[in-house]
Amino acid sequence: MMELTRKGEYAIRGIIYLAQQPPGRVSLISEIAAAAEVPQTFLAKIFQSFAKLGLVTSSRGTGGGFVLARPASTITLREVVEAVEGPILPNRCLLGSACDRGGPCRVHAVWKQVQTEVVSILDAVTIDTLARSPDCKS
Amino acid sequence: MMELTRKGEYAIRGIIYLAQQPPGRVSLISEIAAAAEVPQTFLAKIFQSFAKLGLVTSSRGTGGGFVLARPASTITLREVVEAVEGPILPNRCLLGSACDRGGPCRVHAVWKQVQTEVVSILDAVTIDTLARSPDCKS
DNA sequence: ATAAAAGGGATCAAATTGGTCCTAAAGGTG
DNA sequence: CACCTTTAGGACCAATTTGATCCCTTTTAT
Repeated sequence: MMELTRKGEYAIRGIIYLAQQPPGRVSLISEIAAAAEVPQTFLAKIFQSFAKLGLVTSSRGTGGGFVLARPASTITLREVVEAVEGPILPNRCLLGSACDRGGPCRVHAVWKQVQTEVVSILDAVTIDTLARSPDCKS
Repeated sequence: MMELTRKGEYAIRGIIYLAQQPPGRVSLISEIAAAAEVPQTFLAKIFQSFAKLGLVTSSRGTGGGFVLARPASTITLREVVEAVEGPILPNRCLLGSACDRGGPCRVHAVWKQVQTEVVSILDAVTIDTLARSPDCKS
C-alpha cells in the first residue's frame, strides 16, 4: 500500500542527476535518461511536468536542455513527488470538506494526520541533500 | 498519491459495522454489505481475508456469519488496511536490504521514515475507537 | 434431505501505469 | 534562409491493477 510508482522513482533519479551537475550546466534529456537509467521518452514527459511547475527551466534547440530553476537546496522531495504523482492524499475524503457517508468520515481525522505527517517528512528533505548523500552500499 | 483503494475503504466500513454490533452477535455478509453500502460479493472477498488473518471468525450454514475474532479495542486500523491492501510500503526498495542502483538508495531512509510514521499512526487507532466515534456532520 | 450460509476459483470491464511514436514548435548556426 | 538540434505536446498502446460478478463447493443447522 501507498507505493511510489516508477514515474515518481524516475522523477527523483532524474532531478537528483540535475542537481549534481555544476551550477548553470545545461543537461540534455538524453543525457539525464542515460545517467538515471530511465526510458528517455518517459523521462521527457516527467521533465515537462517539472518545467510547467517551475522546478526546472527548459530551453530548446542547439545548446538547449534542462537546468534547475531554483537552488537544489530549495526544492523539496515533496515538490518533486507531487509534481508527477499528484498531491499526497491518503484518502479521497480529504478533498471535500465533508464525507458523503457516515462511515469513512470517522477515519477522516486519521487520514488527515497521515497526510500531514508524510507531507512534513517529504518537505524536510531537499534535492540538494539527496544529491550530496553518498551512495548506499549496505 | 498514496491513496486508499475502494477495497480498503470497504474493509474499514465493514469491520466498523461489525464492531458496532452487540458482542457475540453474528452478522451476515448481506447485512454488513447493506449497512456499509458496499457491493456484497466484493465485501465477501474482503471478509475472507479478514477470516484468514484471524480478525474475524466466520461460520457457515444457517445461523452462520461473521463476528469479530478479538475485542474491537485490540484490532488496529493498520491491521485492517494491511489485511486487504498489503503492507504499508512507500517504496519497493524497503523490501530488499539493498537498492540495486545508487540512485533511489539515497531516498531509502526517507521512505523508511514515512513507513514508520504511517504505521505508527494507523496502529494507534483501534476499530473500537472508530466504531464509537460520532458521525461527521461538518 | 434441504436450505442457508461462507469459501474459493474463474472471469471480466474499466481504470491506471508505463511506456512509445509522431509531428510541431523553438532556438542556434552556416 | 535552410537546416539541424532540442523540447512540447498529442495520440496511441500494452500490461497491470482495480473493482467487481458469477458459479460451484463446502459446511452446518434444522
